[in-house]
Amino acid sequence: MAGRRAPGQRVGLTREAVLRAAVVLADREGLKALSMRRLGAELGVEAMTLYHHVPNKDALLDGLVEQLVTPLTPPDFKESWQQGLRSYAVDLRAALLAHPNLVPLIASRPAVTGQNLQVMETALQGLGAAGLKPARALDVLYAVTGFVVGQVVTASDGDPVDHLSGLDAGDYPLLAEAAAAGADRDADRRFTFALDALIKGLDAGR
Amino acid sequence: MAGRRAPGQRVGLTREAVLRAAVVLADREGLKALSMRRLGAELGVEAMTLYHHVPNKDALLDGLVEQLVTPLTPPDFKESWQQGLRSYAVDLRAALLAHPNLVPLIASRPAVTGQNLQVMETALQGLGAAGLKPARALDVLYAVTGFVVGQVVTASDGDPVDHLSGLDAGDYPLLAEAAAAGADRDADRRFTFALDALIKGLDAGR
DNA sequence: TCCTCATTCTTACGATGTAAGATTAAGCGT
DNA sequence: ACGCTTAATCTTACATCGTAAGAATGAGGA
Repeated sequence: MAGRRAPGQRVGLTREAVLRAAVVLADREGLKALSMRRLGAELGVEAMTLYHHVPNKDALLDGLVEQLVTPLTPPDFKESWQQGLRSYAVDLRAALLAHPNLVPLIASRPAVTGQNLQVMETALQGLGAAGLKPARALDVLYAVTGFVVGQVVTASDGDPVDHLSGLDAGDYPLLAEAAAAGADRDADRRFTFALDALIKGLDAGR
Repeated sequence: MAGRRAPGQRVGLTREAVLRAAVVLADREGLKALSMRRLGAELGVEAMTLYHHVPNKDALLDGLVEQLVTPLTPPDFKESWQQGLRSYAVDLRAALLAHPNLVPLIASRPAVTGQNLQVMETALQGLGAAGLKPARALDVLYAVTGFVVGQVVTASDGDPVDHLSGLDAGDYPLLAEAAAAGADRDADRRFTFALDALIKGLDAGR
């Protein structure tokens, strides 16, 4: 990763490059492995060099959640606002699941990037066109966003059913039975089930 | 916090006492302030002493999420399963919001305590009595749990509307308008709105 | 009384985030 | 071609972190 260079030779670092390398490192070895020195080494550079592209480690982590949501693209509300919301939710979930090790970060840092605001703006536009008042449209959008984050966060520390599969059927009979009966339901199916319910409910509540 | 004692005098520490002190410290000064030395000092004890009651810091953090959900009490499904689910969700949210600084922890650690399993078992019982098949009941329960976690996580890094209030109405007109129009909606109202929608949707999809 | 053993403290090590400042080379105006 | 400025990089240093290893202390049972 670190081709040796003559001392004083520059490496052409960028905030973007640093963030990308951080994502790769965190994807590969987890958040605990993401130290400034380690990241520097990955880029063939001393730790302190990174501070020219990122003010401190917290800002680096902020940048990671930025990277996490950057691939998001404004949802399409042409068909119906339900379909629009649904694809927004599915896309968001896919973006988060693409980097499971980064997911815990969104629990402590807001993701307000230009990218993200643009996505929200488009969604509001779609919801507005469908007749929802602005404040209500924002409520709906927050509901879905929080929902997706929650599903991903609670499901990505290993499928929760895994934690249940080993427990005593004597102590928790229904839990054990439900876990056994639902073993075929994978995370995707479970998510879709809940998402469809939420959207249906939002629909009914007009 | 640390009354001086003669050397060799014991302090009567317990895993419980350590965890409680950790919760207090994290509540007061945040997770970054929660170091083993700092926590020891808070208890009038050296850092290494804590390792007799907790195997390592990760286990301490696991214990914190345990403390977070410990006050939860099995929900009452007598009236209807919708009411039962609703009170489960409201209680869970309240438990999480009671210690906002600890909330990020649940994003990286599962909360499978006896307490929690008992709550889930009771909930499954209530849902089962209402006619839901076990696997479906578990889906419903996960849907609500994940939903609550998501709402709390995305809302507790400051009300998201706060992040929006400062942005340029020229760049994101709908976002700005919605934020302004919905300024009165507080977090509670927003949560209840989304929760009711979800439950209604789960009902319809039964 | 003596022994055992859980509790507590001491010391030590490697790793971390980052402040301060030295060093280098790239890009510019002349 | 030359020197100046300035951004990129490295060096050194420090306080703090988690925790391994083991010594010291006192309580309780034999």
